[in-house]
Amino acid sequence: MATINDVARAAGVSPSTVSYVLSGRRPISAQTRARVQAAIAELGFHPHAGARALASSRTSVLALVVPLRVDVNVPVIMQFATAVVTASRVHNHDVLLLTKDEGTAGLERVAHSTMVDALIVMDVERDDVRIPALRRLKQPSVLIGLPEAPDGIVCVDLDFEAAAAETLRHLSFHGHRRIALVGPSPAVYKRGTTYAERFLTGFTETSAALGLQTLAHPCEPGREGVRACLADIDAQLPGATAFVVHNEEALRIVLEELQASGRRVPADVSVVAVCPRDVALNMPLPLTSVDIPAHDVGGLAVETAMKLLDGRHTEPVRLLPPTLVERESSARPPD
Amino acid sequence: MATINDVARAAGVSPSTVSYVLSGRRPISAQTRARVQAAIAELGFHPHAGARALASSRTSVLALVVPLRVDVNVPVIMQFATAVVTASRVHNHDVLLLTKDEGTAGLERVAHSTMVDALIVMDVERDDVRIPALRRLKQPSVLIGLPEAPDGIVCVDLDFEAAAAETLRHLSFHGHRRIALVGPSPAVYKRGTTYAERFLTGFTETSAALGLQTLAHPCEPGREGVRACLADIDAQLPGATAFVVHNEEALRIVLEELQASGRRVPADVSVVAVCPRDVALNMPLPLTSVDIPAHDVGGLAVETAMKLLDGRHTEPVRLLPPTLVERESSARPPD
DNA sequence: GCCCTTCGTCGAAGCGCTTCGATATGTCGG
DNA sequence: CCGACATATCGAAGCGCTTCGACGAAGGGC
Repeated sequence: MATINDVARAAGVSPSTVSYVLSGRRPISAQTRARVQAAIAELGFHPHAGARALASSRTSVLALVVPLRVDVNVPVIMQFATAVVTASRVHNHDVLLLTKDEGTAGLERVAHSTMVDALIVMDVERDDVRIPALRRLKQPSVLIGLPEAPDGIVCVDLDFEAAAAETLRHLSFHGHRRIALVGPSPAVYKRGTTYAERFLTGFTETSAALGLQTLAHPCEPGREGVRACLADIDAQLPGATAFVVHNEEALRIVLEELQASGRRVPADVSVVAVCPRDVALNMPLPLTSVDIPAHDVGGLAVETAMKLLDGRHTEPVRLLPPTLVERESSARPPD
Repeated sequence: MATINDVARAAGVSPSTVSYVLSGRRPISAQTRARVQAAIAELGFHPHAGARALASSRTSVLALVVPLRVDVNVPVIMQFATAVVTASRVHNHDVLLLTKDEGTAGLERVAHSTMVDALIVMDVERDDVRIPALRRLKQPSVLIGLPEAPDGIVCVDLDFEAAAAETLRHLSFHGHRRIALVGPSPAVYKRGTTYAERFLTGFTETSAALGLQTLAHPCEPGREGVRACLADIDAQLPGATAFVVHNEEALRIVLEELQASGRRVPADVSVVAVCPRDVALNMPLPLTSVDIPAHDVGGLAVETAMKLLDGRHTEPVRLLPPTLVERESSARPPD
């Protein structure tokens, strides 16, 4: 492998000049730069990452912590991950993949051994034990999600409260007054992933503000769970004309069960989903939905990490505004 | 951050002794080792990864290249990825996540800049352009999949040919003679991911060997695709008593469509799926299935990479034997 | 009792890069 | 024509670790 010295020799300059050509931190004349670049290309020189990290104390690597749980939402997680990798590459960074099951120890390991410049942490819970640990690290971190007390750790996420509001406004605008929410499974609420609560808060508050009659109900996974949930809704909010589904796993089954009970979508009931765009499009009927923009959130997380790394100002919490796209599953309620 | 010198001073030894305690490459007396370890713990010393990589030319990092395509099989990919991370940690390695869309350039970048010790590449195609590039790298690599000409690059995968054989043997044993294969979408065959072909080969050969009447048919995604596929099968192999489904995406719809056409599973027709265990279990009916052991394959890939790294012998191609688990979707054909 | 090992430890030389002065060469105003 | 100043480049120190050779101290065979 060629070293910076080989390049310097080949170009007839000193190693430091090569370094400055590479980093652009000092002015280099056009001719010199050209010679150096020619030598780099000819020798196929790639700077040694370790040496660079040692000398500069920057690694050009970001840590990404993903949940290991296989139970739910895997495609969304994958979307986040690929978005983070893609965005990192744009900034000339690579991504070190960690799993949540290593917990605090994993974060400390990669941070203390200076393997990464910053950390991006997914699936943060309300009182996530990793938060105090992150705060102690010398590297900055960005959370995807919104814990109770981020206290100085920057968070990015979709604005789920606004998403709920947007959904209800859409349905209300079309004339719906009785609206049910098929929420995530109780396990999600219990785990303390706050997006569920935030959506619920937005749902409840906007419902009150708009004077709607609504019911929110969590939904266990599987067909049985969905049946039970819908039965409860039918009992407690009979004649609901719209269903908001914030539960990807249940989505397809909800549609099937509505159909099975003789309700046509959207003629008899409207359905609005909260899910990634492609999920909404791959249903039997293209669903009106609020997108979960994993790609944008992942990109924003990286962007934010980069800002922190070069000391630029960043808002402590950044919630992306939701986008509701009207498709074929929502319409006016029947008269 | 404490350095090895700080530890050495605290323990009253030389830095090299600390290093040897850490690496175990030279004998160290029990007392000295204890003192050093105490100092390490007290100072919270973590060796600087860059410095270590520079001095030892080993990084303790593996590259993992995942496909970026969101179209299909995302959960399986995620399973591979987490398996690779988990297995890597067991061997004290970390994982650098690359996406396939960076292509050959990405591999060369991380390899030439000495960011990784070895590479694990998923989603390899029949004539994958990355293979010649990998061969040129000084780091070893392991492919998950089986290209046409691995030529010296080690491959690991499930033995899909054997999986097909196993499936047909199971059905044949229970008395089925007319068996249809609902295969992956034509796009998968076209892309040249060879697992589809390998399964098909096994299916065809075993069918001949057992004297079965079979039909293999690819299946386009979506309900329409499945309907078309089943219609073709009904036309070309009427009275099939068993369906082998090697298409995760189509699986649920196949079951629904069979039911819609009045065929009960398993009373009227048997269904055997080729898919991850959890998918088979999460269907309306627990399916008899051949597991796609993403976890094992990922683990084996890492294991193999480790072998290559310390120069141990490795078979050039390692195909895991399939496991068929009989559940509730297969039975004897109706009389 | 001497030589040869083996064991446990040290010292120093690098690994390949970045970065901080310092130096050399112009450039310009007065 | 000189000092002040910007511009382009160099040299050397050092980032924190590993590893090789060396060396004193024990232990063993003869």
